[in-house]
Amino acid sequence: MKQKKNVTFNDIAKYTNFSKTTISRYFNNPDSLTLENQEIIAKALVELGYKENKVARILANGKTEFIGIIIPHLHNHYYSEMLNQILLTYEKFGYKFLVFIGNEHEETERQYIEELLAYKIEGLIILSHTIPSKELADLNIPIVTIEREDRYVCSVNTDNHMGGVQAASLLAKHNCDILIHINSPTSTDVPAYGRITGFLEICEEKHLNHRIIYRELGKSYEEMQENALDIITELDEIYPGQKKGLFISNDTHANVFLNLLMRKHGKLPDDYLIVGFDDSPISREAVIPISTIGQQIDKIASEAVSLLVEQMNERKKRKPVPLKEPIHKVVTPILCRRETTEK
Amino acid sequence: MKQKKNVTFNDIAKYTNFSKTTISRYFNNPDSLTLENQEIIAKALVELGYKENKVARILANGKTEFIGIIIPHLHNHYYSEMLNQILLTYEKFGYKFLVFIGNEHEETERQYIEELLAYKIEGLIILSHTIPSKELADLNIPIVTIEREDRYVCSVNTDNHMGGVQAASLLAKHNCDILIHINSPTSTDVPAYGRITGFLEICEEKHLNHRIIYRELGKSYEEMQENALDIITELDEIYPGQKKGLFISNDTHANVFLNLLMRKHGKLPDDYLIVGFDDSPISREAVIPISTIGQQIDKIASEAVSLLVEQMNERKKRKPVPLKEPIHKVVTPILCRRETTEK
DNA sequence: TTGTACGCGTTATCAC
DNA sequence: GTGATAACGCGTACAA
Repeated sequence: MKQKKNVTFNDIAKYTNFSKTTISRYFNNPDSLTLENQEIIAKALVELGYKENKVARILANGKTEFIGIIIPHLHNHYYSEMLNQILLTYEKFGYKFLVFIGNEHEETERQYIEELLAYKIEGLIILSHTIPSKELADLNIPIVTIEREDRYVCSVNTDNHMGGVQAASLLAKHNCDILIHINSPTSTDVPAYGRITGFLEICEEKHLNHRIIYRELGKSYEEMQENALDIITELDEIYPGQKKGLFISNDTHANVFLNLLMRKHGKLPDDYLIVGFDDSPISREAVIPISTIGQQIDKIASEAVSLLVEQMNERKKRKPVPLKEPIHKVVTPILCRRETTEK
Repeated sequence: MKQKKNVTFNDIAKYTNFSKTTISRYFNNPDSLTLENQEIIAKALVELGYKENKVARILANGKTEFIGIIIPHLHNHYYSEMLNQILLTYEKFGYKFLVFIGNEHEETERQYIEELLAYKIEGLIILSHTIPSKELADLNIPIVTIEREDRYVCSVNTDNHMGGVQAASLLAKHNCDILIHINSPTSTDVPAYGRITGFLEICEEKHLNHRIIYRELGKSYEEMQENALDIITELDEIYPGQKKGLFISNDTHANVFLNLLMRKHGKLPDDYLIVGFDDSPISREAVIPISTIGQQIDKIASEAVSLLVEQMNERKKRKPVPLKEPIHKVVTPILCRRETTEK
């Protein structure tokens, strides 16, 4: 299995006439050695071609420096960029990431968590929605969730309510005759529900004519197009000539609506304003750049890992004080005004 | 660190009056135990709440079941989907993945590889372009690269040459007056160079009027737009009224050109045909669905992991036979005809 | 400042 | 079919 036996502390110890302990100290507490001895060992290391073995170290001290991640998939920008930003925190904290794609399959995800626990991960980041937070909390290891039901565990989320407020306010400022929020049916316990409450808050506060269309647009692009076309046809019928402010739950969907309108009219008609959500690349790359509520994915990711690291550090103390209440952090979204509202 | 001491084979052994060895066998070779004894142990496991510890197992048998991945980033669909597909192979092979984002920073990536080696990964998948394949080969562990310079290591790549052929052929079939390939300056030793040779092959074979524009379009979307606009202006000037077949190096760039033309003419003018590369979501989601050369990311990913698994398995044999020559696999791209050529 | 001896939790090699 | 015992490579009291 191994072609040539690995060089171990023992070999180095014999070679340098020190003890294994001293070699160990060279790595973990070098200041406790004299400078000369440090140099002797350093030289021996290269001469023998030593390669560290962190597996052995883990077994001895229990610190794997592993964080597990369960993420539904990487098909959209939100998840892939989130994973990207999480992985980048290695530079800051040094934790390695074991990543599993859950596909929102509950039983599978449970197995993945079992596997992660077998590898003695020190913490867990959950982005999938399947397993209830109560069950996650019972795992009894540091956990942070991102943008999902989070009652019993720590979490970092976008301030979705604020996002809804920003979107509605922007449309209101442009004197839309009617504000329309298009979203799939959303459970009240996921953070994204805040987009709806935020939207409603502004509409009611300012006594604006408004409406929410709950509809599952579908998974394939073709489905989305069909459903979006239905909605547009409906809106054109009900609100002819009125200025319609569309707040759409994500940029991909917003782009579908935009394209439909563009192909119908050769341009974005004056009676349509569009605001998306996420600030994903498509909002920038659309024929007409789409105004959107930008999620600060980098901040969310680094906050999530920080929050996790704090909990993991707490556990390493002699007298760990577990959190009384889960901590929920919130990251403010950023309004991006682009051409679909500022023509 | 651990709140309550973990249950170990020792505990189970005492509890059941078997030896550690037997407990171990229960997991690794259950058939060697009598059925009753299997049940006794199974019962003890749940009663004591045993959780397996793979770290200890690794130290004992050397098999980490870890595969390391160095990927430049996850900002575009190609990389994120490739990672997605690679991670999904866990279901088939059971290997866990340690993922590092390299950002094409050579020194950093070397450090990441060191770290991965310290965790005794059994194999390595490289998608970044920085470290020469010669150096990777010297690491002396199973390696597979994807879509990069691969002279001294195993690899899986798209058949880029075929892709170039497909694109040029499609444009030729539509009787374009001139075929234009737009690409950034490309080194001859990366697989993507094949797109150029494929394009040229068809053009020369069929004596087609053609041209290659090597230009770095830039990193930001704004830059891309400016540079693309320059190119379009130039093309309009040089080839007015002629039917121009554009083969553009990737879908994101193709979409930039498309949008520019759409906004100028309200539609895609009849004298422009466009073919992109990748079949990334943007090609589908564009105002006008873009014809493209589709990379079979799922196949590439699974081929890559298979190829790696074969090498890793070979190493576990008593008499491993190392590969004489690196194996290079190639996956055929798929032509997607959409509206930018089939109007 | 350095060394001794043992533990971490599992697997491998012999025995029986 | 089952059991002792020695690895695996490193960390850490405790001692010197």
